[in-house]
Amino acid sequence: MVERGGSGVPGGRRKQRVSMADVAKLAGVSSQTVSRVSNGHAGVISSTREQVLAAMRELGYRPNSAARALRYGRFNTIGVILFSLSSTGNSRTVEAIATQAAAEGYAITLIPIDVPTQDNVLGAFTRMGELAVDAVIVIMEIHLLDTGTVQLPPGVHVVVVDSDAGDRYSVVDTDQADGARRAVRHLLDLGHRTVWHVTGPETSFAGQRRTQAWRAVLEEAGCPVPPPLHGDWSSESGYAAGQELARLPDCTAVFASNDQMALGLLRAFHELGVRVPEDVSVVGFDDIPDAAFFVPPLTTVHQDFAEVGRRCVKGALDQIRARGGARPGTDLVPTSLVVRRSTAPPRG
Amino acid sequence: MVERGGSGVPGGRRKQRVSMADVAKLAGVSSQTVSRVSNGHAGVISSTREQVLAAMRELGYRPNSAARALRYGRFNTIGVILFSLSSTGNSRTVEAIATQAAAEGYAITLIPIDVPTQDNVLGAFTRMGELAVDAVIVIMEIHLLDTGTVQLPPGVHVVVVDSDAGDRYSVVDTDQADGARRAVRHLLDLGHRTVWHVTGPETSFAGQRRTQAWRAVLEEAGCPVPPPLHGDWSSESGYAAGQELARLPDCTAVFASNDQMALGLLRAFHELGVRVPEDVSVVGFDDIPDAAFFVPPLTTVHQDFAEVGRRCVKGALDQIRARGGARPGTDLVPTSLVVRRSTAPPRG
DNA sequence: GCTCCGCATGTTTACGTAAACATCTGGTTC
DNA sequence: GAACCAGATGTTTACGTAAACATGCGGAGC
Repeated sequence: MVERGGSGVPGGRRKQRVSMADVAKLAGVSSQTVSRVSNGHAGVISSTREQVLAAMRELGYRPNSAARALRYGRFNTIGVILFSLSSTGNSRTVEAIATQAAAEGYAITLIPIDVPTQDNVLGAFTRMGELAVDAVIVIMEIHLLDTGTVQLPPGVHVVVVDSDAGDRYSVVDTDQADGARRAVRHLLDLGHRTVWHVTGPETSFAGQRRTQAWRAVLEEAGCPVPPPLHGDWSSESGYAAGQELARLPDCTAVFASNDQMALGLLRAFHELGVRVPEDVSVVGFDDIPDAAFFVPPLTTVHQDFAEVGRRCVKGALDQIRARGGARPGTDLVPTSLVVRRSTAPPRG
Repeated sequence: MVERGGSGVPGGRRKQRVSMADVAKLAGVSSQTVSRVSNGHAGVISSTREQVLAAMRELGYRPNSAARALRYGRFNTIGVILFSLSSTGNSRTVEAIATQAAAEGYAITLIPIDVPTQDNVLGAFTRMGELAVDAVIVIMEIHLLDTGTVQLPPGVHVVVVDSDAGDRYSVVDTDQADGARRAVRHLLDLGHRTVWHVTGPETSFAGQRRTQAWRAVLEEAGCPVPPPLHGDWSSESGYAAGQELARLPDCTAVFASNDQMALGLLRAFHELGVRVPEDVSVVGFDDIPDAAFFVPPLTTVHQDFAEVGRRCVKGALDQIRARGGARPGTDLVPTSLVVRRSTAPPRG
């Protein structure tokens, strides 16, 4: 373990990290040759290449990505700004984004915003501008972008998920209205006279869209539009809504704006002796993996989060490659209805 | 829109990005002064500062983080390697990591591995070495690190979650054994003669630990140890296990290795007319948000994912700051038992 | 045998930032 | 009033990489 002077190889603390120059010295070549080997360029004779590779191994050389990024002007990284990973939708979208990005040779940097105050959002956007990121995907449950009060820094490539800002940014989203229409129509087709509704939080763009579509379908069909019950995505709020709905004898069908609230509904109905689907039919939204194992298995609207993630990355890469500014426009991913056992024709 | 020669400000495509030199030129100062302003250093007279700030605004200057990282030798970024975000535990841990890291001025880079083959894992680790990352947190459900077949590159600061590699790496984890003990003891304390068990996948370190602890508690208490039923974390596998268990008249208590499998159990029992908790008590593990809204609300072991995330970041930052190698050791986060309505004393 | 060509390798330079050092100004002290 | 000092600003340099250009060597063609 004794180390004697000279240019001694690591072990000691001569240097924090091995650079090309170190490898070059050990291999007895120039650092440019090391660069060529490192990048797999042609034009290096095999004996030299072997020597360099051996030196790399011995020193444990790994390229410095900061220097590379500085050189190339690109980081091969996409930033993802979001409020929360705890919702199923967000985490699955992020996962799909990460997977797709990895396939394209890009990494993902997460920029979480714990409390969505305007200051925090602005702060995150500012920091983001300084981050090692070639483009940004914004997953915004809350429509701050839409109002124009929050602006993304110019010159940053941006794709927005779940927002109304299609006129100014490139937007990718599940086709919320389409999904809600499928849910409501399914219930009407079964013969229900109308469909009650548990909303998502008012701040949610997706929730608003679903509620709008619910109302539109009922109006189109000439059905009465019952007052919506307000939820906040949580099972708990669904449970509360269920306790109210259980008291209404003419409520035979409910469309919950997500599966978790539907779960709350199911529990409230179960506790109060309201049978699903015999007395009341329930439809959710999202198709979370557990939905098939609720009691009873939940009929719900399937969202293709993976596809949303893929299109986000594609949009971001298109912008990076085209080097153009953001090309506004909205890219909607279709949904499908998964019919399970929580829906049936009304009695009588 | 006509642009005439000279150093014309953006709009055209003279330059991809604004640098300090551009700002310096416009403000009529040296780039070093711009640097001082940018970093909030003292020793810049306020009139000069104003001039520089104005120039920054006009040009939309944003510091180049690659250059900064190259200069400082740090990226202010922590990498997170994981297999999947879809499990509640992982996504909540990641969220906690991201939040804590943000509070410390660090960003998070996700490195997903879709299929956990050894090649892919090795590839990810190799790529990681080249990534713009100061430390890495590995969230490994599968114990590849433990076997020694997969090695992390030396010289990288690493914190491992959910693994047995405490002798070689710095490990942070929920105290799985402690949680499982609480669950089983709770059931025994209620008067059950023994406790059946639905395991997680064999590849999961956490699952193994829970199963070991389950067996140990039964043996300590002198209870018979029924054969465990094998699950894979999914509601579906829990459902299958439930169908078997429902046929066993002497099964009065079940400990499922996670909440989703417990959900499957509940559904199977419900369908087959086995009442919970009157006929059979069920305990889960994780305390996912929905657990309180299962039918009946699930007694389960609460994991403090947020604390795990915090300790991971702390461990990573300690290593970065100390510049020492990985300091092996295991940091266990305690659990707590949340008693709800799925458990009760046995009948008779 | 000399020139020319092509290939392997070396040298120079720029990417954007910021520490370290250098300079310049105006005011203060004896 | 000369020397000095402090504070504001400018200049040089290095971080690690890789493109662009330069060199040098051996073989083919005449």
